[in-house]
Amino acid sequence: MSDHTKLHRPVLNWFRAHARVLPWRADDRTAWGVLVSEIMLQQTPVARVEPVWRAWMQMYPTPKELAEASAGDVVRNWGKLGYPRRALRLHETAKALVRDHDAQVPDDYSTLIGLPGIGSYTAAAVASFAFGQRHTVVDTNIRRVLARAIKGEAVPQPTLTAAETRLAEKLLPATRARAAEWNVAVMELGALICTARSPRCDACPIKRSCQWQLDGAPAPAPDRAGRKQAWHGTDRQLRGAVMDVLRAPGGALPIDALTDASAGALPINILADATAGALPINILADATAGVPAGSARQALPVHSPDQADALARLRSLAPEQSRLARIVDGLVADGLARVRDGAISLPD
DNA sequence: AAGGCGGGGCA
DNA sequence: TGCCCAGCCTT
Repeated sequence: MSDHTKLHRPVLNWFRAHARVLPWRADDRTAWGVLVSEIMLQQTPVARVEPVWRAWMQMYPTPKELAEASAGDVVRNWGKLGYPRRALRLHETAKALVRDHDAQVPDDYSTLIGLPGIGSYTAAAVASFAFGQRHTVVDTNIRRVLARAIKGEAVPQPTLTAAETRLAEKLLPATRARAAEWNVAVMELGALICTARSPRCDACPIKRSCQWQLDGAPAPAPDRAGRKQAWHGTDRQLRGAVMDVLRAPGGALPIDALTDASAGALPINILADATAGALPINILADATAGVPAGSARQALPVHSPDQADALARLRSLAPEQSRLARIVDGLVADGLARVRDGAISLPD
């Protein structure tokens, strides 16, 4: 077995010379700031996270401020970072911290991983980056670096395997401080040098010992498991478009927007379909509670021209009312939207 | 183990 | 256009 500890010094020296300056790595960083950054960075590039993170640190400098915010404001302030359920889970985590942890970010992995939206990666990352502990951190960058440098594979396995975690554990330096710096250093190497496409191997501090290089940098096997879900025309695209409408100032979606206006359809049509089992019924039950059938339209809010444009865009994405209704029902089930007074809006 | 979940930038 | 990005959660 080769001595992998030889990788430590060149990678750490490279990191000290070339690391990006990022606010959540500053000496005056807080554990809360690190936690917020880790949630935002899940499947999201640094460049898009940084401005939103700065705004959040102004609005929510500690868990207390976020815990006291409304879910609707939290989702709105998440902006277009994507995966807005992350915002709701972070909100829930902030409330849990205030309620159960003296409004502090816990420093132990087992407590962290019990919080909403915090999985094995994020728990280890917070323990390592915020508290300097020795934990095995395995993210997409580290997986790729180890796949190439140690295993000689151009691309890591599609899903994280137990063997990969064991390998990362074996490579972790023995001391706390060194382990924590190693984690962020390997991640940075993967982000700046050992990138997924067009890696900059000539600038790599471990090129000489990289197994992938020694093997002649073979291309990945053409197999490339399971084809990815397309974007255009998908439910995800429509969900995002609905959320974009709801995030707008005063954004709301009248229930009858889910019907085809040109056909003069009324909400009652949705109800009829819903009772026939053709549609999700959650939003419909809420929407009609306290709104007698036949009088629903008077309670509907007036839409602005912007809203009209947004609604037209939604209809162009989903001409079928049943599909839009199903999407909205999913948003409500996830807590990202509420139905009140005959309209769909962000939660309270 | 697999699939759903956003959005934008880049080759 | 397809791939990628400091993953998590549910089934």
